[in-house]
Amino acid sequence: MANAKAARKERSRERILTSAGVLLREKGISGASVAEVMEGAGMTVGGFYAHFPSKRSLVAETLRDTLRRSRSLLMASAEGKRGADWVSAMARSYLSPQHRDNPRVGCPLPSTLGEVAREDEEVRKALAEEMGEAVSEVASRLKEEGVEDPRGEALALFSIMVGGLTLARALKGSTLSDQVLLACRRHIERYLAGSR
Amino acid sequence: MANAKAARKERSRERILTSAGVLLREKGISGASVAEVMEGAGMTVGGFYAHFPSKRSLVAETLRDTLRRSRSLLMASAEGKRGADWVSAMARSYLSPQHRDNPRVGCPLPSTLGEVAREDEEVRKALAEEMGEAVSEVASRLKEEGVEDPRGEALALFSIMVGGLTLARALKGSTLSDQVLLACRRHIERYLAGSR
DNA sequence: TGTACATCAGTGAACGCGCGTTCACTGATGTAC
DNA sequence: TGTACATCAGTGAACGCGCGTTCACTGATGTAC
Repeated sequence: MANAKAARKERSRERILTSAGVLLREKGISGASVAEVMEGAGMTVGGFYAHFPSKRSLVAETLRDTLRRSRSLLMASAEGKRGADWVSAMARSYLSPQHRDNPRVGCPLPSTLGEVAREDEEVRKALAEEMGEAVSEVASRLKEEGVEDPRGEALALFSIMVGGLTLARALKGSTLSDQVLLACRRHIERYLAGSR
Repeated sequence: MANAKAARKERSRERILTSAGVLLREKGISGASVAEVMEGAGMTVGGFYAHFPSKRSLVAETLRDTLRRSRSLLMASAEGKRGADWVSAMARSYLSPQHRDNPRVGCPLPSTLGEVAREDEEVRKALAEEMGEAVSEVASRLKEEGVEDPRGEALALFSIMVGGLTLARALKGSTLSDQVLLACRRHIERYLAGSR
């Protein structure tokens, strides 16, 4: 088969992306080195450049990949619900202590967003596009509730979610950490109750 | 005078903190190197360790210093106002395009919060303490409005502000950037209107 | 089917570079008599 | 008041280290006849 070699390569590429996804969320962009990513994928450094032209390119693709995956996990957590109930379940899941305590399987933004602002267009474009998708998803549920400017409110909700989780992680060890998560969940709950 | 030497040293220390404050907000924790900080203070690398035992210690102190300074600038922007008006003016100032476009003179959190979560106790303690102060400041204004759980709501407001500004910076170049700022300002406005 | 050659994913050592930190030193300031 | 000595902020070169990237090579897979 002419495909065996290509399929093998494709599997290697996926192992690299998976490893990068974990390290990016655990250590941020500057903390996830190419060598460690490759080690996590069961390979040595040099092989990296058969798959990606540069670290920057890996970061862009990994950001895209982890955003998509964590988005669909988040959607799954609100499955079966509609309108405000859906939004509420989704936000509760995002702002949970489990999400705070397990960065490696969650949303990549709390770990990387500050650094993304300093990255070049390739990386920032990946964020903007995936963010657009997520906003549409939430806005459509807010529209069901007859919210005015659903896209705007979706953006505000993402800001609370990302800001709250990032703060909660940075405040781990302080009593403020749990309080931030709870406060953000309640704030969203009250907002949704008011829009019904 | 026995003080001349000590006063000179104190002035050097302040130049280091000022330089570190700019670089930390511009390039994040890992991007602000000791050598560049010292260059910005008009000195050479080696002299650093007469003022701070380690970079980690500089980061903790700089975070504390910039949080205090940007907090008092933020308070100044709402001077003369009371209750919800004060909170509204403060949030509008934080979520302004000017603040988004001038990281070096603003709040250090959008640039560093993701990294702070990975720093040791010294740094995280500085954040927790200064955060506690800021929360009290905002909570007292919300209390004037008869808001229930003013500290919780203050934490939620900070989450929106930090999350929104960090997103807006990472999305610079996309139409979403301005939209995030506007959406967060409106969300807070509506929230405050509802609490009156 | 078997053999000779081509391809290319992945290895592992090396590249130049910037990092945080150390250290022998200098020279202005301060102290003791 | 003047002189000899002590202090110590700041210099600048060097340390070991990890970074992203390059490159000559290897060996399994695929192609041609």
